[in-house]
Amino acid sequence: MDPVRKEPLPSPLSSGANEKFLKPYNPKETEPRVYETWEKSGAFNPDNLQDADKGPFTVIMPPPNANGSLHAGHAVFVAIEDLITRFRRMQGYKALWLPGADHAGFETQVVYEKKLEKEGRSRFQMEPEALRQEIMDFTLHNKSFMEGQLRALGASCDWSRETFTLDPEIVKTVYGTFKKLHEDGLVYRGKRTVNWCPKHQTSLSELETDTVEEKTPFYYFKYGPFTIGTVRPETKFGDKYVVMHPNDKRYAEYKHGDTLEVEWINGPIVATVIKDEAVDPEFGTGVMTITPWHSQVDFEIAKRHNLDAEQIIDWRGKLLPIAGEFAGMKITEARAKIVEKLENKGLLVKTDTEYKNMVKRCYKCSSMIEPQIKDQWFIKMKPLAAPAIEKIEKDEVVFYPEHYKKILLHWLTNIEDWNVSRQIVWGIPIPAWYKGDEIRVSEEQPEGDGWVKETDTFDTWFSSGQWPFATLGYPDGEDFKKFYPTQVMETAGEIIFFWVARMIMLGLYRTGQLPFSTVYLHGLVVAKDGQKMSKSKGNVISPLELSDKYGTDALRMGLIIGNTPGTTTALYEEKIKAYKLFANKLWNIARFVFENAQDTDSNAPLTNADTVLRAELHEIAKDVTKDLENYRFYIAGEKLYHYVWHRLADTILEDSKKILGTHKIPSDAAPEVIASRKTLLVLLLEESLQLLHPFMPFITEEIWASLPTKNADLLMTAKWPI
RNA sequence: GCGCGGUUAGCUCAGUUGGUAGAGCAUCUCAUUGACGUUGAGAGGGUCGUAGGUUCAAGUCCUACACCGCGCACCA
Repeated sequence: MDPVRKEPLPSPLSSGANEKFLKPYNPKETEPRVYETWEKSGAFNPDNLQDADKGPFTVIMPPPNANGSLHAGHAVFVAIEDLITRFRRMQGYKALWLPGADHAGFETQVVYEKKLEKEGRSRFQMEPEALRQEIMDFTLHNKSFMEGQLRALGASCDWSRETFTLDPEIVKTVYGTFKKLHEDGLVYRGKRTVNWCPKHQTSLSELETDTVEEKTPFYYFKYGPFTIGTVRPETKFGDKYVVMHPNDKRYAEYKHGDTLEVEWINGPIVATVIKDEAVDPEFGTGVMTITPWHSQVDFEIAKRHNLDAEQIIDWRGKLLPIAGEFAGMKITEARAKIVEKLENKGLLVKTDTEYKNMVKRCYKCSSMIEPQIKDQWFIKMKPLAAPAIEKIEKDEVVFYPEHYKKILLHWLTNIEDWNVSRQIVWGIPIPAWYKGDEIRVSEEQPEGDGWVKETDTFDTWFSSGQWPFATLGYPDGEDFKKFYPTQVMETAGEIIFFWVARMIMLGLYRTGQLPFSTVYLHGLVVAKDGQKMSKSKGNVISPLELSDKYGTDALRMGLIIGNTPGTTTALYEEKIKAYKLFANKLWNIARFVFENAQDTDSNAPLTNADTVLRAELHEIAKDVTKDLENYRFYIAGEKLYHYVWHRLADTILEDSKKILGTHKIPSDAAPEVIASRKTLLVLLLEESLQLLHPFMPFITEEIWASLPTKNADLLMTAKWPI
């Protein structure tokens, strides 16, 4: 009834160091204090782990984007990677968990543009250097904020090695890789069809576009003697090539290269017949006109036959003067008017309103992607993918869950060249210079006058893809020699192509070695109803709020248990609340043990019965160790939860009351039985704390500090029981 | 179209190599102020998506289908 206990119960603990156990566990008070103790101990840095005799164990943290608060996905990776790190550290490895922060080029620029928009400003009215500086300030501010949040989540990473993706050493490594790629002929600059976002004014990689099925009217127009089909009448102004399959008998009378005058949108034009196998005779009428500037397929056809390409739509998505009376109109607005005009001219044959096609949209703003021809820097991917495919096929890098191997191999096998140019200021500048037709790849301005510097920056994943070796100081750094290749890459399944694939390829290319031997991919964190968390749906759960409310240990336990690799996992308050009760349980187990066994003689021999109980936990410890080594965290956590609550507390502690006696029931056990039981209780608590530490680091460390006998000052660096 | 994952208790999910279904939360009953800002003992609740097959034995392996989610690729 009364939530506040007025007077503490009389207890042997009411004086002395363990008075804290009279009150419920208070994560808010405990966590910052414990974290500070850890950090001051220096044990986050593997160089200080003197007793570690098992060699290095390296985990490189996926650097969070320094453009906002940590979200649920970050909390998952902290829970898992910190668990791995703490487990390996206790096992005696020189455990290194290397933290970082990502400038997150396009992502951050988008976030910042939204901020500018709210302030009534626009990046297009700003000097690039000023904009860059503003975003830098913004990012660095967020970076330190984010570091505080990682600490709050208990991350035992080595802050002395923290790296930012724009650190000079990283940029140097990135330039080194680009230069090598260039020298090896794997980089080219060329006019290609790019995915242009008219809102963000930059090109995007294939991975940065979403392809969605949409119902778009499919129009049939008279084009001279032909009927052509199109979903994009607004691109058709310059269409002067009419293309059909060479074997299509219906059009056998028209020869490749024939010209004919046709009446078109803004008057008559001269059309040229092109025969190309890219045309599917079964589709539509089997005849189409092409717009090479605004379609990849059309561009390929144009290239094969050496045809002209003309820009129809400008970089902002408006029609150019070639559109005549429609010039300056947005394409969405122009489309209906053009169809109307063609209809009035009697050129509209029919409209299929049920037609569905795949439309590419910007993954950030959902704007319609406008294919445009642009000079961009590309990396040839086939030669980089081949060695990666070989290593993956040989299982030299293994995946949890396994099926990602197949998914990744499929993607690598069908890989396309990678456009690494971005028309944004926030990123690592591409080190290139131009003078007329001359191109130089170099950080410094080449000798002589008239060189113009490239203004594009790299796709952020080009630098992130080099993260494992760049952060370790490739090629000469001590850390690189000691900690590379790393052991585990743990990250979100979502970014397997964006990041994991590129780390494997670039790591192999630059260092000749796989950057890691194990990839563990966690799934998306969703709301309880399975919906993706999003601001617009209002169902976003902040991990830091949950941590604040229920304690970080409860949050972490809730993120580990029931979370199998690769599958989406639901995060909701009740779940975390349940693990807060578990923390409470553990706290009270400690209180019971301290009240009753504080005066334990650690040399007291165990009775047979107690030896069996000790062996039982040891068996569980073996089992849990095996689970952790095999990345079955979810099941290891559950086993420990079950043991501690339902075995240790419900059975062993309850039985101990009869042996030790309570204020109600006097003990009738022999003194050696009592002594044995006291020793046992401390031993079981001690081992439980060790096993639980990687899952619930704060509360276990806090209880450990009060253990009457223990094998190390800090639980964090105590020996793993197996 | 091709591929991947999922479908198990009211909800969220486990279920390692095939051996008579599990956890947490929720519900119900009883007990308890105790180590417990509560907890304990217990109960109810599932024909493991559907239909076949392999096997002495299938939630688990095979085939097909359905539904949900995702990825990849498309042609105007």
